[in-house]
Amino acid sequence: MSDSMRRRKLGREFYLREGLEAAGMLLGKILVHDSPDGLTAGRIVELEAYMGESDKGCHAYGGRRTARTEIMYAEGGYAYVYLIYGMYCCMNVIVGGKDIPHCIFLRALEPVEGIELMKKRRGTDRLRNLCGGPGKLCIAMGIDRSLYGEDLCGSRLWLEDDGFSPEIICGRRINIDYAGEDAEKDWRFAVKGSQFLSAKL
DNA sequence: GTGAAGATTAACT
DNA sequence: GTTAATCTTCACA
Repeated sequence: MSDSMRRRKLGREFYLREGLEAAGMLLGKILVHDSPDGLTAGRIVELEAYMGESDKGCHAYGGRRTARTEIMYAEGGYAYVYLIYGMYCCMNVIVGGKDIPHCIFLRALEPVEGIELMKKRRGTDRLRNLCGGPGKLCIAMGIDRSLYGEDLCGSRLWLEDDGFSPEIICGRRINIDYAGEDAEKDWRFAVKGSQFLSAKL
C-alpha cells in the first residue's frame, strides 16, 4: 500500500479541539489497546459528542466536578472509562483544553486487529456483534476502569490515523432522554454505510 | 451512612 | 416493545 495508508499515532495537539470538531475528526480513526493478553484495534465507526458544562447529557453538566468526572477537566487526550448499570464499561475520549470538559463517547468500532482475542473476550464469532455497542466494544478491546485517566499519548491505549476519511452521517444521540432539549441535538456521528453500527441511524 | 438512578445489554413477550 | 441483571456514583442527612 502507499505511504498514505501507514498508520500514525495521534499526538496531543489532535485532542485540543472542541467537541464537535473533534467528533468529526475522530470518526474513522483506529483505537488501539496493547493489553497483557494481546493487541486489539478497531476503527471508530460511531460516536457521540458530549459538550461539557452546558450539555445536559454530559456528566459534567452544570460544572459537576467529582472523583468520576475529574478527568474530563484535564486537557484533551485522556481516556474516561466508567461503569454503567453496574455491568458495563463505556469509553470516552477527553477533548478540548484544560477545564473544558468536552468528551467523545465511543459507541461502535469495526474490528481491525486482534479479532480472535475479541471473539474470545466476547464469546461470539459474529464480527458485527463484537464491537457494535459501547459496552461491547469495551469488552472486546479489554478496556476496563484500570484505564480510567490513561494518557492516549502513552503506550497502552492510543488512537491512530491511517488516512481513511469516511463519509459522515449524523443524528440524535441515544438513550439520554433525561437530557431534555439537549437530547434532540444531532450530536451522534457515524460512518455512512458501515456494517458495524450499534443501531440504525 | 443511606438510597435512588443510570451515556447498556440480552432475553423475553 | 418491555424488563431484569447488577453495582458504582452522587446527593443528602
